[in-house]
Amino acid sequence: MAFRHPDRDQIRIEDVLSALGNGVRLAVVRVLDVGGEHNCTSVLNTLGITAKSTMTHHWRVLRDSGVIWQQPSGRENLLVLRREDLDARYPGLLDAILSGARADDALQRRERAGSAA
Amino acid sequence: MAFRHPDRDQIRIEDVLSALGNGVRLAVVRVLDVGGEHNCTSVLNTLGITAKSTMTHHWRVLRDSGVIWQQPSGRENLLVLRREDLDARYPGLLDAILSGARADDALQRRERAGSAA
DNA sequence: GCGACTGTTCGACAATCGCGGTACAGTGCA
DNA sequence: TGCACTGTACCGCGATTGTCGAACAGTCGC
Repeated sequence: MAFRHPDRDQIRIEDVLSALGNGVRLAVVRVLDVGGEHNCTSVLNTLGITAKSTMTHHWRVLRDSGVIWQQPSGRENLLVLRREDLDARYPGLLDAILSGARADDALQRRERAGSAA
Repeated sequence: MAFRHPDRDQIRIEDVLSALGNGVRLAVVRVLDVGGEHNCTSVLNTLGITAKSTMTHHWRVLRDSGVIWQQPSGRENLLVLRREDLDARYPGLLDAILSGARADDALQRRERAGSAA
């Protein structure tokens, strides 16, 4: 299919932030960050939910904002985090976001455990 | 008036990112980051545009997401960036975003200068 | 108290978002 | 060649967003 991706220089932090300011898409990036090969359904299954057409929408947002590469390969679409480009344009941003997301998770788990006790 | 602000522990990175994933609000944060006292109209004037009611909406988003404090003082509303809280919860995030925004600006200026030449 | 000033609230509006269903297109395999 | 599989395209839906104008509320200074 060959998708249009923004060049590294065309990435705008505003777009990156609004792309990642969504739980589903942030979760996608966290999945992609751990590495390994991912196609759309594998991520979809990892996240547990959502229809294919919904994810197609999220892929587009992540792609257009320059957060991921989406490369057709056979009948699949390989998904890759554009870490190099993002790190080059915004040093430390991705790491801060990802570890922030992990911190939120940990805090929320502690809260749930606390309120359950 | 006394606004409801989230505690430091109630801040969610998802909310912060979507709050900052908007040009106007990102610009507000950049203005607040340089320091000094700011009330609503001073920021409004610095940004040049937009109606008061529009900004009231943006204040709410920034406030609810935990990015700014908004404290009534006399007939004004003092606006302060919650840098300490954000740095504590998400080390490096704010700096990465702010320098990223500056980098975008610089790059865009270079592009405009290049296309004009 | 009156007027100027600051900022909120409310209502409206178009645009976009997030989500899903259905249909379709491309690929691989038997 | 036919079928299973992967993912997109298109359409529709309700909810949210960004914007604004008008009206209101609190505060300061005269």
